[in-house]
Amino acid sequence: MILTTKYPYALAETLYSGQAFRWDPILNGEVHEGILDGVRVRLSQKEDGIHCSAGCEDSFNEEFIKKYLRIEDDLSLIYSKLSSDSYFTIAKDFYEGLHILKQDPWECLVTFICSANNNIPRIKSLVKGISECCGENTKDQFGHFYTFPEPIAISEVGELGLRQIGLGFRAKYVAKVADMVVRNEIDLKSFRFLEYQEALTELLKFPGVGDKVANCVLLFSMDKLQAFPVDVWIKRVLRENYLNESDESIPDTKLRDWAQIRFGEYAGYANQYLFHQRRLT
DNA sequence: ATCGAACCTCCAAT
DNA sequence: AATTGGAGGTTCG
Repeated sequence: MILTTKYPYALAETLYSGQAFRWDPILNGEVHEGILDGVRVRLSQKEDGIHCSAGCEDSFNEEFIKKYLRIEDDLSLIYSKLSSDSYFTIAKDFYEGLHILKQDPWECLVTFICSANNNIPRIKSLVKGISECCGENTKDQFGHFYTFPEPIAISEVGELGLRQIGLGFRAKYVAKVADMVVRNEIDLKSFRFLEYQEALTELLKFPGVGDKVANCVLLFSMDKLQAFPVDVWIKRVLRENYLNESDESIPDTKLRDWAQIRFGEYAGYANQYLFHQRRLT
């Protein structure tokens, strides 16, 4: 199956820009393999579009992958709305076609709780560990792989099990969050339908979820393109390009407010480009 | 309200 | 070879 794109799509940049952590290059890096909705998917970018194949063809759905890749986001509109910002424009020229992904909220939530005080290789290894420990061992035409576990499976493994995997102090957060979802104390699936501020408030009720992680989940899995995660890299960007050197001590939430006013409804896209640009230089 | 320290673990840099 | 510091943050005092 070949996906044609109306706008430029920087596939590798998008998959490895630190928003998703279960993609790996295979076959000399020409092909990217990941697991979506319990199905192993292989993607590669060619002249005529993005080639997709699945380990299990009958459970494979073109619409699903288009949604995941947000292939229909109107990049010209987004770029034009952000074009007055010269730093964004520089980043855009470097990474034209970089997209935000639309991931599964549950997986995204767990992943970004794991991201706290961690680097990317470690986040990847933790997500892999969680999948191998609690996920379903599944077989397809390419061989065996593990799905990302449902809340109940993580809940059963518990804090101690998660510590064994190496989650450290994050183990109790992930275990508690899994419990809360299993007990239906919080209906994560419904957050997508809430307004940004309301969904943010709800996400902050989870232990291990602060403003940064919540904004990542909102941006990368709940269609809230105005979400603006403030992490160390974005702080560097803001400090170096927009603020006075002296304003070291502005709280993260204030920085977020400021950025959301400046960049508007597509602040999250601005965030991703600025983040990517700063991280790779 | 606001601010610093502590937190698990793994590595890379002394 | 052992020790320290830091990594896409959050919580607790």
